[in-house]
Amino acid sequence: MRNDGRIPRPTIKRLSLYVRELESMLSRGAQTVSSRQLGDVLGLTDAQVRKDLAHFGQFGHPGVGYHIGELTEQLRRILGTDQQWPAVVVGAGNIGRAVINYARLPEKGFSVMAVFDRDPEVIGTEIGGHTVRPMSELAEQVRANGARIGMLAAPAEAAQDVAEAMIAAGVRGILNFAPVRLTVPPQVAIHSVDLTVSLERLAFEITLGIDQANRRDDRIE
Amino acid sequence: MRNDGRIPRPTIKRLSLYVRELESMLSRGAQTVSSRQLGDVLGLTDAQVRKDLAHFGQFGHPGVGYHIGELTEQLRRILGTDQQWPAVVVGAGNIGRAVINYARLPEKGFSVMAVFDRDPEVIGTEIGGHTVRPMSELAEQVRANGARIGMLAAPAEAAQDVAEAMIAAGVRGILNFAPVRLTVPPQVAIHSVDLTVSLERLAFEITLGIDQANRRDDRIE
DNA sequence: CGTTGTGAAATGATTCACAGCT
DNA sequence: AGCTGTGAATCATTTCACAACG
Repeated sequence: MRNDGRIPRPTIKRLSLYVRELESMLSRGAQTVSSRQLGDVLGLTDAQVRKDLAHFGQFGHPGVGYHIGELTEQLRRILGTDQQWPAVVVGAGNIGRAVINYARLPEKGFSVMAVFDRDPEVIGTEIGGHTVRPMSELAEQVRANGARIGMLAAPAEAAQDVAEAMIAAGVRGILNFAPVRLTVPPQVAIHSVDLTVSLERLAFEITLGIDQANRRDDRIE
Repeated sequence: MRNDGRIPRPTIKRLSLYVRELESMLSRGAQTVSSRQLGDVLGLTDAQVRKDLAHFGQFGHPGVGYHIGELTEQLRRILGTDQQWPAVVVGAGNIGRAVINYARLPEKGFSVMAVFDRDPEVIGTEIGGHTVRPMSELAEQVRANGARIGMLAAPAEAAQDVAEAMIAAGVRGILNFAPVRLTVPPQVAIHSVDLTVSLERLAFEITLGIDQANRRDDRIE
């Protein structure tokens, strides 16, 4: 990987979109793709696609384009999703259950190793093949499974405490579904999925008339 | 609203984060907040907070800061979430059920009016107070309820068809949970929530060591 | 005082445009 | 011919820095 320093944040955001699209092309039997073609379907310019990919190495073949299989493999290696990422889930409510049952996760490199909840009524029940455990077993399970990712599906009030427990247990990154801002040390990565934030942006863009709000690429994510 | 033309996209993205934080401050009894304080908790500079808000009017009081109640109200009006947004949900699987049962939605201005699924086994069952309807009733229900938003929780293979059905029925914006890129006309707003994309970004940032990947503001969303 | 609102400067990202490879 | 990789130019966003205000 020729990583000459700074990778622009927007490039990082697009990386998994490339992989998703390439996989879809691959499954449709395509062999090669040009930066132009890939850009067209993702709403990006060809130059942008080339710049993005060039941050990580020289994967293209002048006159030909990119070999899809090869590029996908490289990008997966760069993203780290060629390895398996064991994860724990805290919160066995609606969102937690949806996440646990999300079948596509393992094939993308993420595997739920254990599920936790605070509620004694829920502890001991089965969800998607996992017995829900009490929070007291979190640290032990994170260690035993080498989990680096925690998915936080607890209610907003508990979210900060859960985050701290996850971090203390050794989790390195948190996918946060609770609609609150978490305060975490800088070595811990955080991404939040907040349904109401997404809906509010959508509502605003509908109000705006979209025309100006829509630059093609962030309609995608 | 003094909307002198172009509102930068990053500003739009931050708008609902401001509202969320202001509401939390309000509920803790605070009266006023300075751009500095608000920026600190959100990981933004004070100048950025002021620039963002200044796009929409002059809400601040020099020497004092912003009156939280007043500012929240203004921002909600700007986002359009002072009104109610009727919505329909297509797909009564794990994600659909989680969305439908998400209690906080109505208080944020979004109300699920009807739920649809393709599967005859599921049609007719009750979820969160809604009887699941067949897709054939989509257009009629969208019209009857004045739904402008559609939440798309169908499987990937069906997503493009569902999106087209929603749009034909009159939906103006789609919140897409399916892990595919949707092709829609430019008047339709789209936001996607893709679990695997979020996890891949998280994995990449953990691999990177975060240090460089983390600029404070997008840890939040 | 402390804090806003805002031009001007600095930084960051995208697009242009083309040399060079196949 | 077709396409990549990349410096240079453009465009967008953020930060600086300060006058004006309560």
